[in-house]
Amino acid sequence: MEVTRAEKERVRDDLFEQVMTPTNVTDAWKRVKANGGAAGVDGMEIGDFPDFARRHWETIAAKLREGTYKPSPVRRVLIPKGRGRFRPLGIPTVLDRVIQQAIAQVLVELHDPTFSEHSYGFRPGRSAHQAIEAMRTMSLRKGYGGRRCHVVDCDLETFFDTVNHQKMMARLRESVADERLLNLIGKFLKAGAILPDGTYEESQSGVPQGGPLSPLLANILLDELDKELERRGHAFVRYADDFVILCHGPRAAARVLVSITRWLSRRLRLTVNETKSKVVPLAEAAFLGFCILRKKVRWTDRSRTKLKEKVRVITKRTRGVSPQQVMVDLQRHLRGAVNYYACGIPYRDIVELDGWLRRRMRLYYWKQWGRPRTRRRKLLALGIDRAEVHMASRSRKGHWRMSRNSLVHRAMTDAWLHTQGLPDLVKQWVAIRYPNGPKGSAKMA
DNA sequence: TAACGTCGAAC
RNA sequence: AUUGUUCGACGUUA
Ligand SMILES: Nc1ncnc2c1ncn2[C@H]1C[C@H](O)[C@@H](COP(=O)(O)OP(=O)(O)OP(=O)(O)O)O1
Ligand SMILES: [Mg+2]
Repeated sequence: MEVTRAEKERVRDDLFEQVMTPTNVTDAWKRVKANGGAAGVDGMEIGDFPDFARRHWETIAAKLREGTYKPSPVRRVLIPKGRGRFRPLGIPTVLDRVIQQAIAQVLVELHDPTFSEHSYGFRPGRSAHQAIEAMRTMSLRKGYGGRRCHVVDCDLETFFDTVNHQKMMARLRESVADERLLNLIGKFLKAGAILPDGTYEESQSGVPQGGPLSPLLANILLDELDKELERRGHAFVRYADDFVILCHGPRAAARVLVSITRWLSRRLRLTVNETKSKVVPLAEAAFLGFCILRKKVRWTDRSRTKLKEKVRVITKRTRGVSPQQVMVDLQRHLRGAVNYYACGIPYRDIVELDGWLRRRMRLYYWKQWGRPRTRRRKLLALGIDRAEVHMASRSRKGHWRMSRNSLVHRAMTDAWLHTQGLPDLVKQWVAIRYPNGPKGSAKMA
C-alpha cells in the first residue's frame, strides 16, 4: 500500500516529463498533422512545421522546462452558427496545438477514468448514441416512463468562453500536483486572442474553442456538476454543456432547473442559457438531435428538416454539375448522415425520404436535358416509344410536375437511377438497423 | 487487427 | 475562408 501511494506521487510529480516524452510529442504532432487544420496567428501552416521543429524544438523544449515558454495568442475566427449568430473560434498556432495535444494525451488518462458514468461528450469510447440510449434506458425506469415525466433540458451560455480561470485552475490543482504543468496550462488560458481586425484581446476567462486541450478541461470543470447531480440522486445524462435531468413531474422539474441554475452560477461561475434551457414533457425533449417517443429513440423534426435542406442544396445547383457528380456528393453526405440518424428514423420516414430523393433526382435530369431535342434523344435511349416521346419532350408543364409524370418515371426507373449511382436509402437503413439479415442469425462484429 | 485517406453527426 | 474533442461509416493498404 505504502509503495503504490509513493509510486502514484512520483508519477503525478513527473507529469510534465511524461508530456515531454519524444513519443508523446510525436504522437501529438501526428494528430495535429492529420487534422490538417489552418494556421494560427503566426501564419505557420502544417507543412511548415517539420522544418521549424527540427530547427527550434530544442530551445522550445528548454523554455517549456524552465517555465519561460509563452504561448501565442489564438486567432479569432467567427463562424456562422445559425439564426445570425456566430461562434468565436480561437485557433492556436500549430506549435501550440501540438503542445496542448501532448498535454491532453497525458491528462486524459489521469482524468477520464474518474469521470461520471453519465457524462458522454468529448470522451474517448463514448458517443452521442450511447448518451441518447442512456437517456432512453433511464426513461424506462419506474416513475420516469409515464405522462408525468418531465425533463430539465439545460445548456450553458457560450460555455467555453465563460470558463472561469481561477475555478479551472483550482479544479486542476486537485488532481495535478506538477507545478510546471499547471503553470503552462495557466499560460495557455491567458494567452489572449488576435481579432479579425488585428487587435489584441486579453482572455480574462474562457478556454479557446479550437484548443485541443479545451474539451478535456471543460469536462474536468463540469465533473463537479456531475458529482453534484449524483449527490442529489438525479437521473441525468450530460453531453458537453448540454444535459438532461429526468424528473417525476413538471413542478419538480421546474424546481430542479432553478436550483441547478443557481448552483452553476454560484459554484462554477457558469451561466445557464435561458433561451435554450427549459422544462418539457419527455416526448418533447430534443437531445443530440433525437427525442424519446413511446419508449423509442426518434430523430427530431428539426433533424429531418436539416437533412432534407442539405439534400436540396446538393441537388439545386443545376449549372455545370453532372448528375453523376451530384449523386456522388449525395452518396457520401447521406451515408454519414443516415448512419448517424438511422437509430431514430422510423421505416416510413426512410421510405418517404428515399422516394422524395429519387423524384428530386429525376427532376435534376429533366432540367439538365433542357431543350426538347435532347429530352427526345434521352427518352428514346431509355426505351420510351416515339409517340409518347413526342408529347412529353415538348411538354411545357412545370418541372416538379414532370418529375412525377409516369412516362418520366418509366424512363428513369428506380433501378436505373441506382445503377447511375443514386444511393439506396432504404437498403442502407436496413443494413444498419438489421445488420444480421432477416434471420438475425449471423454473429456480431 | 492495424495504419493512412475521404466523409457524416454531436458539442 | 473554419479550429478542436469524440463517435461512426466508407475507401485504400498490409
Ligand atoms: N465547432 C466547434 N468547434 C470547437 N468547439 C466547439 C464547436 N462546437 C461546439 N464547441 C464547444 C464550444 C462550446 O462552448 C461548447 C458548447 O457548444 P454550444 O452549446 O453549441 O455553444 P456555446 O455554449 O458556446 O454557445 P450557446 O450560448 O449558443 O450555447 O462546445
Ligand atoms: Mg451552450
